[in-house]
Amino acid sequence: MKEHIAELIESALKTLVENEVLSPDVQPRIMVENTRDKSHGDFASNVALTLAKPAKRNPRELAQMITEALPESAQLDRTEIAGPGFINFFMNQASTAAVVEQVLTQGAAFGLVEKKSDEKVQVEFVSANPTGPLHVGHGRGAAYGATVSDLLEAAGVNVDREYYVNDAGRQMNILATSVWLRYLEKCGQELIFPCNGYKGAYIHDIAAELHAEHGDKFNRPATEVFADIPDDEPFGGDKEIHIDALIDRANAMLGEADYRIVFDAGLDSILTDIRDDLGEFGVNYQNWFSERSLTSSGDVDRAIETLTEKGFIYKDENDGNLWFRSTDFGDDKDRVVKRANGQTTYFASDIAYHMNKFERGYDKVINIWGADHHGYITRVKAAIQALGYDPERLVVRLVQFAILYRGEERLAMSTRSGSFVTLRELRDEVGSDACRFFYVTRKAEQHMDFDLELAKSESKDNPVYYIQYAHARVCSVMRKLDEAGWTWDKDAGLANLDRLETEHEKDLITKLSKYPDVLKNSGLSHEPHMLANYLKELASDFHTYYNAHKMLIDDAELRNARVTLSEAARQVIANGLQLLGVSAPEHM
RNA sequence: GCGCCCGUAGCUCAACCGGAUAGAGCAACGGCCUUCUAAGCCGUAGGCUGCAGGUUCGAGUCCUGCCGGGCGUGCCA
Repeated sequence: MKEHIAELIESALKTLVENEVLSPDVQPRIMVENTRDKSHGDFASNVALTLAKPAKRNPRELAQMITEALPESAQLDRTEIAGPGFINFFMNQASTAAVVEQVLTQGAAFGLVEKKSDEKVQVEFVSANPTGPLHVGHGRGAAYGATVSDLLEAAGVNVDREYYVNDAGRQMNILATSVWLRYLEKCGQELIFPCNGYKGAYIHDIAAELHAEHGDKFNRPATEVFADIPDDEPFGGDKEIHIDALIDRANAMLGEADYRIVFDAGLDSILTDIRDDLGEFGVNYQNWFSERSLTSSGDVDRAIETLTEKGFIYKDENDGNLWFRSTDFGDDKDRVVKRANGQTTYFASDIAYHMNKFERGYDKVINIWGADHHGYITRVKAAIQALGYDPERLVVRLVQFAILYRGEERLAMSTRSGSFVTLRELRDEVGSDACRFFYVTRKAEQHMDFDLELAKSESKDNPVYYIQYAHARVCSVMRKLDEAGWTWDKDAGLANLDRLETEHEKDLITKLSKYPDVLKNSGLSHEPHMLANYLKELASDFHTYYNAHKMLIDDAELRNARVTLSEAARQVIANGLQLLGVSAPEHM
């Protein structure tokens, strides 16, 4: 519809150019906007304001000339000039009402872009270290990433969702060692658990499973395990040195193969848990990409070689490290990619990972990161550019943390201490639907306070129920219709849409007509909260309408028209909720 | 110190590419169930958009400088 009006204006401007009112070299960007106030019509354009200066005319006068030059349109009722020179467009009722038929004909597909683009986009999100269950901070990234992916798909883009599994590195070794120590306890050993180890209850569970499966196979005397290990922090030592020594000891005493078994027991168990957790949250992936595979496939070495060939890698003779010259691309300092001892850094893996993404043929790669990663953007983009790819093809969206409160008390979240609130606990408390919705109601870059007490005590007031209730109400009307011995005659309803003359009905229809536009903007700008807010407004319009007018009335024409409109509203609510990963119940 | 994000009603947040009188929900107050689900509706009240300048027909939105908050500034992952 906006396009239609833009065409009308364009044609009018052409006429003005022919009449030499406007100079042909003025190339205006024609903007058609939704009006905020319905007294301003359905759509408005500010062309006259923007053209006033180059045309050397006063805006209202110009607006007058433009409206006079507008071609006839079957869909327009009238235009008005208002304020400083806005042109307001009023649609006629028949053309707005046509959206109702469109909704019912297209059903679940209403609002979706029918033509698939050739563009291939990858969205990578969550990617939390598999060292423990997901906590509430990850939940926001999960809900946001999943919804952005679904919205892009709705906009006709081919989307792959990916989870980057950090299954290499020191943290994973700390996890493996933590599992082993708990396992030793299961074997009856007594030991003092390192303060830097993972202390969550899930480590005990993994250790118990390991023991159930392998018996005492990995058992070693605790005295030998801790022999000559430097003191832990509570005993005056350094906790990092202490845990590293224990990792080395675990490797040495178990041998590579058995250490791997313990390591994988932890990794597999946690990864399975994360996968299940996300699955129950309605978040699914096409790929789970292993960091370790980048090393075994040689991609890490190949990435470093490529950068070396291009001259962006140098060796510091003092420390013996290989450095990537990221300062050439605006970074604050150069970054180490390979240590003197031959170990590659996490950053090296990340370079290889992004190289790998582009080699897989993605036109655009969207990374959804926690806000704590923002310092990382520059160096990753630097690496992409150095590899010869356009850094614009990487889009990073930062998601601010959800800060958890229990009443006034701010909850600390630490995976290591095991005192965090998990996503699963949160879902159990407030439900997946409410979580999914709540997480995307705010802009991603906006800080979010999540008060558990409030979420629990006022769960009935959660906006998600408000929207679901509107959906359930329509379903209820349909049931009552049936009980009253009537049937819904859709064709009669569509034929009598002109009977819907009240303001409430017109407002509702207008709201429905905005849905495709909202969907498109929401998806392309990666801002799902726009859709969430729209659904709240749509539900509100419906509730208002429902309370003001009875649908199940004797007048068959009006009854069918109203039920038809309600069905269209239900359909759009269902479509929107579907995209947000929220259910649309028929009963509440 | 430097970099990024944020600052809007008592609280939590909106405001589409700079548009017209800055909007919702919660909390507060007052109404509406004999009637399709009251998890709802209607109404009242609540604002110097952190402060000060600038850009222009027009600024919550863009620019500069302050103030306040968050995060980052590892050869960690």
